[in-house]
Order: sequence, then structure tokens, then C-alpha cells
Amino acid sequence: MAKDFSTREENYSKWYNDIVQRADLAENSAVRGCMVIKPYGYAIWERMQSALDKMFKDTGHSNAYFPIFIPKSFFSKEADHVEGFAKECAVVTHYRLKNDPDGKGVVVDDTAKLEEELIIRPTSETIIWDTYRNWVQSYRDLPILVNQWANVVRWEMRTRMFLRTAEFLWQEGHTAHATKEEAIEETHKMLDVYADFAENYMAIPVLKGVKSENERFAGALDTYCIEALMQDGKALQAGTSHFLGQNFARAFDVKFTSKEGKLEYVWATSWGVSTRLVGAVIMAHSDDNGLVLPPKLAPIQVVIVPIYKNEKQYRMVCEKADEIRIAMQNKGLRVKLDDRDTHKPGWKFNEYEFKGVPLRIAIGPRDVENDTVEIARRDTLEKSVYQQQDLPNKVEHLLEAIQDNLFQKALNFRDAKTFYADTWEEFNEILDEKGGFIYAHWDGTAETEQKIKEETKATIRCIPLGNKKQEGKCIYSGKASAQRVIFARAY
RNA sequence: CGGGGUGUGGCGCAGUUGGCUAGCGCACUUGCAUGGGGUGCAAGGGGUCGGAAGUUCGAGUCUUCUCACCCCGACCA
Repeated sequence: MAKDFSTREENYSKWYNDIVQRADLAENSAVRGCMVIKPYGYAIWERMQSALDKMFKDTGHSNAYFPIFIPKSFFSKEADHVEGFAKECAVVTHYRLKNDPDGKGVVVDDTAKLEEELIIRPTSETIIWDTYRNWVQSYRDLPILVNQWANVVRWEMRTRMFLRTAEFLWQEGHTAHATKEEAIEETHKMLDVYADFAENYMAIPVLKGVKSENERFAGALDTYCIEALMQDGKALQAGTSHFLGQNFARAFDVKFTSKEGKLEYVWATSWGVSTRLVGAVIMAHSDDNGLVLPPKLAPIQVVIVPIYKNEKQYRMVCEKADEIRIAMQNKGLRVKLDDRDTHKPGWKFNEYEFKGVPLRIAIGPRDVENDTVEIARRDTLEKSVYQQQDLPNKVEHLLEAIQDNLFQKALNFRDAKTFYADTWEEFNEILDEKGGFIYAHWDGTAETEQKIKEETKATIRCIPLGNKKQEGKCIYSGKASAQRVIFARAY
């Protein structure tokens, strides 16, 4: 097979970029740091959206939409929050252009300066809490369970397709509750939704945990996360859920009268996942032949490629192929019959392999004669011949098997890349030679975490939920530690 | 914002100490053959060499300035 792109071994990040481009997922745009998500890549995001959206609705949430522009003054209301985002905000200062008096083109019209600058949302807490103030009077107005699908902008220095771009698509849930307990419960509930989605749709095992102070969301009391492991041994945060306490309620004066007649601040959460998940799926499952997609997220689950030598055979084979397509579609499968005569079968085989289509059915004159088809699995690259009888059911089972196999492979990989380190030397050795998750003791201070980050580039990914308490000594400072936490180099 | 690098058809690149008509691979178009793992042959189309100024009989090649992008750092989902 012709190999014209990098392997994971040769150059992992080039391999990743090659897949994004060759699988037709996205490309760089004329705007620095921003990408164009192409139809095939966007279709994956749409699959993610529809699955997640249903899960949000099933847990009582509704969608709404808030402005992309946020008055600058809103940002100064919550001190930690400003601190966290100030350095990467795009600012709108004018609202009009005019013809350049010196020649061609247009220039900013200086007379059209905004009274107050507008920030392009890096996240929507401030505009949303400013709005919620008017929605809440009484405990009877609570809870508010709202989600929005939106784009946000964070002016990043270094960008990578899907993983970090200046503009990205995401969903952000923002909820308001009467009690602390209820808000905390919501935070955990949505973390569970994310973990469920990651494992059952993306086929990626995740660790649930809480962030250390350093890694916590600006403005949150607690940030929970799901952490996934990529094939190069680096961790990737795949979703976050924040318990915001009453920070934003105080900053935006969101109060309600309780059952007891007392005026109280509401309790808040926010939670989100982004198009970064597309990057996670790519890096978790793909191989040196291209993209590998879990069937539940694949825009095309099965592709049918007809094989023929002449016009007569073409018609005969395509007729059969179309019957098969319709039968599978009626079963709810996403099927494509590629009957283009402009490309050869071998070319198509490679094309769909690059694109990660889970199953490929080849059907030729011999198959029509024998009532068979050849089915190739993308995950194992195995080919076998199947009888056409009851094909939709067989295909459905194969897709389930692929979904399970991908998850199991990813889980085995993570298990093999999970280590325990008890000394600083051991810790460094694992980081440099193996990568992956490292359980190690930590004295609990931000200073130590910072030092470790500076010296090794590894960060605390999370403190796992339900973590075992265990006496020990901090890997770096040697001070007393109550538990092991998870370290890794991360995206 | 520091350090390094690259700009030549759509993409990837070559182009020697300045030299005459700027090449190659992929892609594209047409024709014929081919068709169960990226088909072969033949014939075509497409480039003011990132931009500006300068040196020279002559600049893709040398000089100066400028712009853009990429990589490595600080920052980050």
C-alpha cells in the first residue's frame, strides 16, 4: 500500500495533522489560529451534538442562546474569572468601516468608536449571570437548567486542529440552584453524563476526578473533569464540570427569596465539552492507515464498493448493492453506496480507510453469483466473506463488536500506560520513557505542583473521585501526603 | 513577545559560483486500454518565483527593507 503520510512512530503530531487533512476533517483557514471544519469533520461533531443534546434533555435541561458579545465591564465583576481569561480575549472597539481616503480598501472609522468595548465571549458565565438576575425572584423559579451550543474565542498563541484553536465550538451548561447540595449534585450528574458519553459513544475510557487549585477553572470552587489518555501517552482533558458556589451570584447579585422568606444568593454550576472531542477521537483510535472512527460517531458506518469490469457488470452489481443499501438503511444504519465510475475499487478502499469508515462491503460479479459479500473491518483490517442472507443484522452486530473492541483496546492501552511512582527518579524516568498516567504522592501545595510542572512539564490531571487515602511522602518535597494523585504530560 | 526556519503552478519540492525558453512528483483535463487493494500509456492546461527598492548587460539566484506563515519557548479547554 502506498504510504504518503507519517506514522505515529515517526512523528506523532505530523501523523495527527495528516489524518485531519487526508480524512477531510478540517483545514487551516485564512485566519490565523482558526480552522475550517469540513463537512466530514463537522458530521462527526453533529453526531456528538445530537447524542449529548439528548442526554442533556433527558436530564432536564433546555437549550437557549446568549449573545456572542459581552460588555467589558461584566468581566471585571468576578476577580478570579477576569484573571483567568483577560490574556486571551478578543475585543471589539468599533462598529463601522469606511473607504480608505488614501486609496483602495477600507479602514476602521475612528468616529465609530464604541462607548464600551465588547468582549467576544471566551465563555458565557458573565452575560448569563447578568441575565439570570432578572429570571430569579423566588425559590419557585429554581432551578434554572440551561445549555447553549455556541462558538467561543480564546486568543491562543499556539494552536492545533481541533485540540486548540482560537475559535471553537462547544456547549456550555449554566445552572442555578437553591441549595449548595443541589448544585454539587448537578455538577456530578453532568460529569457522569460526560463520562458516559466518552466511554459509550467515543469508546474512550476516562478518569473522573477533581482538579487541583492550579488547574481549576477561574471563578469555580471546584472543577471536575474527565481525563483521557492519547496514544502518545499524553493526557487530554475531555470535559469539565464546575461547581461555582455563589461566586457569580454575588458578582451579579442574583438573589432569591427562600421558602423561609430569607433573601439568599443562588448556587451555580457550569459544564462544557468542545470540538476538542473530535481531536480526542482521532488520537485515541486511529492507526497508521488513517482515521478510525467508533461506529456510533461515524457519519458513514458502512460503505459499499461495487466491483465490475464492464457496463453490464456495473449495472448488475450496483442493482444488488443498492438492494443491500436499502435493507441496511431500513435497519437504521448509515450506509453509503459509492457507485462512482470515476474511481477504481482499490482507490476507494484506501479512501474509506483513511476516512475511518468502520465497515466496508465489497460486492462483485462473483458475489452476485454466490449471494455473498466481502466485509472488511476498519479496526482490525480483517476481511471475510459473508452470505447475503440476514446481512443487516450481521452488519449491526459487527458494528457493535467494533465499538466494543475500540473501547477495550483503548482501555488496555491505558492500563498498560498507568504507573505508580514513589521516587523523583522513578517519576522522571516514567515520564521520559513511557508517558501515561502516573499515580504519585503530592504534598497538596500549589507551589510543589508548580515546581513539578516547571521541571517536568507534567501536571496534576486530577485527584480521582473516590480516591483511596494512603499515607505517603510527596514525590517532590518529601513532605507528608494523604493520597496519590494523577500526573501526566497533557495537551 | 524572545530563539530558529521557510516563502517557486492547487499540494509537496528541485533550481550549482547570477546566464538565455523556470523544472520535477502528486493532483487536474482529454483519449485509449484497464477494473476483487492507490491502474497503465499517450497528449494537454496551469507559475509577474511572497512584496518593494537596489546592484548588474542580465536576478528565482546577490544586497537592503518589508510582509506572511511554520517550528521551539512563556499562556491555555
